[in-house]
Amino acid sequence: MITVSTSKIAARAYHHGDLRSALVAAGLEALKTTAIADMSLRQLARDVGVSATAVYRHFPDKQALMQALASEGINQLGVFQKAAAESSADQAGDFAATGRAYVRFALAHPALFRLIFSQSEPVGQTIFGDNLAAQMLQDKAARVTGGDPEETRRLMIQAWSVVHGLAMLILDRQLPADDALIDRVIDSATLFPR
Amino acid sequence: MITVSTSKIAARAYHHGDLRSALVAAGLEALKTTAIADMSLRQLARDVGVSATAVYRHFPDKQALMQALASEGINQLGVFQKAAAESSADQAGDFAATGRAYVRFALAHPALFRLIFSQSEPVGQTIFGDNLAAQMLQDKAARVTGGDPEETRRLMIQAWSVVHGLAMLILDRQLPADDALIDRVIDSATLFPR
DNA sequence: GGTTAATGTTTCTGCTGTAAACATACGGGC
DNA sequence: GCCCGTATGTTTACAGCAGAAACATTAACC
Repeated sequence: MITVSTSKIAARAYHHGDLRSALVAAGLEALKTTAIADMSLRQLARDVGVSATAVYRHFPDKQALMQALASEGINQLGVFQKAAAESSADQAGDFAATGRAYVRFALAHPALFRLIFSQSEPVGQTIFGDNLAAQMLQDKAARVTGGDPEETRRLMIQAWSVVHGLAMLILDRQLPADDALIDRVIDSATLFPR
Repeated sequence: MITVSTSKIAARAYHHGDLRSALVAAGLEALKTTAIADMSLRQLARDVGVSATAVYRHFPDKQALMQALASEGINQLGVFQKAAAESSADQAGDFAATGRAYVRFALAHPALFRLIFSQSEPVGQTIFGDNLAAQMLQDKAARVTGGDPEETRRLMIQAWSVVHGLAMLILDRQLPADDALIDRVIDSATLFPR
């Protein structure tokens, strides 16, 4: 059998081409159906068609790979929240809209959402850091409080706590995944005044 | 060498006596220094001085053992909250006190707290169920709203979400473990009116 | 006193993350 | 156009894990 191959195809046989990206893509895909605890480095390598230890050329360990997935997850969350805020009818209600988006994202991508918050070895940087989701929170809260920094910070933390707690309790099946319930809790005027 | 032994002592050598309780005790102890993901059935068996598979005489699988630990954790949480409410100065402020107790318990027993909420295969029963912590929430909320069931339910869920979100965000190092911060967020009159 | 059920132990399988040694292929300098 | 260093793979190996199966020991009851 003649298996001629251009150097490029031959390269693909041994050198993957862009293994790092492929692993991240495979990881995000796997997170759609797999809980964090069941995520396997070896399985991801199999999915991509590469040996298990090849992963270590691109990530120092499994944790680093998961961190990369979490980072991608934060981006997606921020983009989703921004879209929700921009398509909000009245400008006054877009703070609540970002909150609803937060919970909906969590429910739509449970494992990815959990991963974001189970990775944070770096203290208090992940969300309060330089990502879009954090900016959304900061901006909306500041507009509500009129800019008072102390009050803005309190509102940020309280609003974040409500949507995060609500999301986690629903994900952990302590509360039903009821859209009306979510809206009622988030829209309550005491927290998101307009 | 003469190793005389009463039948009772000899029994202890093979039959542990109360392995189930010992495993639960060892598990609670281990959770003080070990993350959930690092909890090992084999290690617990070693701690107790028994073979790994002996565990399966008392629990169908590892998950069942963890469930038993979680159940014990819920009890402890309820007791802790009740004590906090009872030692609250004014009766009006004891709703906030149970909220503070919730967060403090989470910070004091991180792994146990997480375990409580990572076990819930049974949908929505763990906290809304027949435990003390759930009763505390129900009772305090009802008193605040004057009994209106719809409004009580909304307040329960909102209050629970705030303290749960706050606890989780601090545990996940997204927020600093700052007592003043916790008090400020929980005492905010919009959520826990008096 | 002998049978039976409860509660242990040993042994085994297949999975995991990851370290070490080796193989292949790409890219730049002669 | 060859050659060699470096990036990126593979193979092999190891220790630890959950759990299944077969066997051992003890307690309890007739």
